[in-house]
Amino acid sequence: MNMDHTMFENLLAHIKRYISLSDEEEKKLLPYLTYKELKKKEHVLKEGKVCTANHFIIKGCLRMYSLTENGTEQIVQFGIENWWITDYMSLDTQKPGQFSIQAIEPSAIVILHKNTQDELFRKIPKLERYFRLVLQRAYAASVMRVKYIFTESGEERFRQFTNSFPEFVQRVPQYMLASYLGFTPEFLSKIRAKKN
Amino acid sequence: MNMDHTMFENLLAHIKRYISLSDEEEKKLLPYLTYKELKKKEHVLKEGKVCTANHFIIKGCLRMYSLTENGTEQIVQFGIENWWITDYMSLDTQKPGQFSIQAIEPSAIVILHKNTQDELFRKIPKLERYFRLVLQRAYAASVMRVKYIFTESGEERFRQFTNSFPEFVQRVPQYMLASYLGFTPEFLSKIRAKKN
DNA sequence: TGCATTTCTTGAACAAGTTCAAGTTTTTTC
DNA sequence: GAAAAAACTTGAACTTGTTCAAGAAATGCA
Repeated sequence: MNMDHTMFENLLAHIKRYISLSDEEEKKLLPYLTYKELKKKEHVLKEGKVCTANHFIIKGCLRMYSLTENGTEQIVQFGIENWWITDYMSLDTQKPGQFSIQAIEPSAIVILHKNTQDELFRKIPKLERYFRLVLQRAYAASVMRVKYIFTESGEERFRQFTNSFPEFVQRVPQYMLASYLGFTPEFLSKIRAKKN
Repeated sequence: MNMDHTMFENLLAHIKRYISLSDEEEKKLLPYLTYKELKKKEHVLKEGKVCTANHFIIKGCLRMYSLTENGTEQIVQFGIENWWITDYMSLDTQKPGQFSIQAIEPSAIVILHKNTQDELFRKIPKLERYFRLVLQRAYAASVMRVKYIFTESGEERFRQFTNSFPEFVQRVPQYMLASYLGFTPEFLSKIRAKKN
């Protein structure tokens, strides 16, 4: 059993920012994790399927999106390195979901399968705490997001997003950024043309 | 020590929907809970203050809102019986927050203070799991909400909300409902006038 | 019960953002 | 390296929702 676990280092480091993890616990955890590399555009989850796992991004960038009635794609979430991305509605209900999760660039993820998650959490109860804290932050950010959507113009939100997450603006196609911010690519072009 | 704990029954029942709780654990939990009745319009939290607790609604209806630059109120969340309502951004960062939490009608809540929460969770680790599951659902619903905000018209969102939560529509002033749905009371009046 | 306050409604003028269409630029593919 | 595909830009016409203002209706309070 000579296994290289360097691919899990980022996840372990992330976990240790929230909880302490002994060597023993680390050893127990690793067999529950699966490493997977993704090609650009490869789907981790397709709309209409049941989401069966949590995904931690080791490298690259993913998006969670759904198809709208008029045939466009609505992106609700991006994920980059050291972030989790999961359709929690489908994961929770174990019903077919409304979202797809796709790699925007060549990526690598660590997968934690739902069907073994409870067993793992019984062995390492502290992970319940880790995920509680992660979800608490995600939820808090999501509520802030709703506030900004309602109270600030598209342009203001674009400017703020650019200031807060400059790495995204380089890395993600503009039309995807527009989708994530809730407006059309044409409008984003107009906003950007105003920059002078 | 002859204390009546019937005011906590709803919370205990809610917890037991997610985790099992022994009599022993119940006894350990109760001293960490505070019951509080609220007058209509009474604030639990004011914008600019640090949120120091989680709030479980036993009776009544609360709203979480912030003041906008132009002096209006933006409601991001309602809470009714058996729901938690908390400014998780401020609770997490322990910094002054952007939200106020206020009772819309005479209400009653159970308070779980942050400064004793970790001690409680060490005594009853299962509560980490309870809160993880609660937050997971809240976050999943919030992501769905963002999707609907972006992909459906204000009118569509109003009609869906009315169908999903008819009790709210009776109970909450129309202008608050409009705020929560992200449009003006004038527009809501126009939508409703179309109902024939 | 009467007055004050709050909530709801209405209509016209306005604006942020969309739709449609097409041209330009960049990236990808072979 | 050329062609195809994808992404970006632009402008005009359009639409969903806002602002402003004021009146009507409902609720709260003494």
